[in-house]
Amino acid sequence: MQQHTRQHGPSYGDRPPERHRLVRKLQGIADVTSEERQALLDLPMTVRSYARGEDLVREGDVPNECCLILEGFTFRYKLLPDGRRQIMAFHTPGDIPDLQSLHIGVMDHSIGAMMPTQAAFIPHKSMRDLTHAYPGLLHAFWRDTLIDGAISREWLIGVGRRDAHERIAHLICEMLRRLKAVDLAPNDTFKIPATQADVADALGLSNVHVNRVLQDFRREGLITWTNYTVSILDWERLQKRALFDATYLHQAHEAAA
Amino acid sequence: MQQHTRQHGPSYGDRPPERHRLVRKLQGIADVTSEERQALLDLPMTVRSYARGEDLVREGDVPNECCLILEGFTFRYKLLPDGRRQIMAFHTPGDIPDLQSLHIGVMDHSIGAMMPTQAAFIPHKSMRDLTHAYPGLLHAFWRDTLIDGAISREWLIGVGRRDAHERIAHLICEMLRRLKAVDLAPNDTFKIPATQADVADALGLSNVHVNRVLQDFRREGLITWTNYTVSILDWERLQKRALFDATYLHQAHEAAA
DNA sequence: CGGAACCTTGATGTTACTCAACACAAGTGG
DNA sequence: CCACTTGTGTTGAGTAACATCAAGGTTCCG
Repeated sequence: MQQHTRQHGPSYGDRPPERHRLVRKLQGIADVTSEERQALLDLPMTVRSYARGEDLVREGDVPNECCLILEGFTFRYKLLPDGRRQIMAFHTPGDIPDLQSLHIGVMDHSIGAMMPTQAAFIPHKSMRDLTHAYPGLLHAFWRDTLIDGAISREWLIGVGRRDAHERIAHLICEMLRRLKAVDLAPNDTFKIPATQADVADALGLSNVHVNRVLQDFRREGLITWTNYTVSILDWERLQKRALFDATYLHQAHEAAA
Repeated sequence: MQQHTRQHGPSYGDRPPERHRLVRKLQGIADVTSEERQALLDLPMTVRSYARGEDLVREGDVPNECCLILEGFTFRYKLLPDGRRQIMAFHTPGDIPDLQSLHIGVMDHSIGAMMPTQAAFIPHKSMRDLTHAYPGLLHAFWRDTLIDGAISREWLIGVGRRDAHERIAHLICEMLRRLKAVDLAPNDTFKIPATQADVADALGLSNVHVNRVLQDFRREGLITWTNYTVSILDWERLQKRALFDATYLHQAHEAAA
């Protein structure tokens, strides 16, 4: 590795530029007028930082604000009483992982930081005012939660009916497409702060088996995956291996490789 | 029509009484005023019938209407290229399984009838007019899709991290609670038109294994399941076996046994 | 009566899990 | 600076929970 780890996150002024990611993301799934764009940028937000392993929101909470990911990565997860963990989604900058809390009071799962993460918390009231003033944004947000649901259904197919190789290949395909859509995957390479154990808990596998499958993929020249950095070496074969079809991502503009 | 909100005045005219299930269901998840109630009942609908195995909506379709289940059962499913099938949701009378098509053009999965089913098709335009006139209903519908998402996430945990016994017990618990909420499970007994192969495809198992687990449950005196009829004999132990916690269903009123 | 759809049972096979050990890097406190 | 710890990746051996394959049984229905 070269000069990668900027230990100390850059400190932004009182309006972090990452706020634009929300606009960028919504533009990816709906039309956003310049008025709406400005209203989004003017939302009152409280920025907080989290270390890896900390929870932004916890199962059982009844939040009165939504969190917008500015920098970092989070995952949606749930624990069984005996500690088994299922990760149900990864979220990237621009996402609002608990948007649903606007309508569903009590959280039925937790949201944790996968790496040092900055999140902007927006009061529910502000969100309601915003969507009241701009119904177009309300539909954009609804659409966003629907796509989130479509992704979790696709994960359901994976865990239910794909074998380990297909599952892992599929996850890599999905992350590439999603990160490309927010310009975070130049050269078919992206960072993903997931350990092999995280991947295992996302795909319903054991960490040991994830390790072995990744070695297969490396041997086959499909990908590299070291230091939390994934590079796709053979997109065509990887897609085939995954039985990947990006329709479910409902991306407005094509980000195909 | 001033007095129409009286519970016992069944003056639906020539409208099918099943239409009320939609009201019943929405009342279960949000407050519905009597005006909104009437507007729901006045929605233009085209009723169509389907035999078991027929699709109401198919992957790739771009629908311009939503389907409301009046009578019967449907499931949401998707096929892999080689025929493997994953069922992602069961839907009961009162559900609008493709409500999302209002915002997401192309269907990324199919909806099939599990038994002879009557569905009422409502033009998207009528739905948009309705939610425009009654924003409260818009939020009720959004909430409905969010709960649908919560259920599919719970299925994801099941398939990812529960073993076969837990999965099957959990499905039974969920169906009981959901059907009780629409008064379709008197005496902890309900009909579910799923074959063992259907259950297998919903839970990521083989039909043979489903059969064996069901036999275990029968031997243990937890349930009976014959002729598409399920009876819960020991709710307490079944819940324990399933690690069941109904929070994710977000039911407004408790329907606990 | 014959067939179709579904359920049941047994035998066999395999995917992926568990357990356990070790390697390696980075961070931490002495 | 080192010894120690902690987190992560890697490898091997043994095993369990499933799947698959195949056959027979039941029920229902035209």
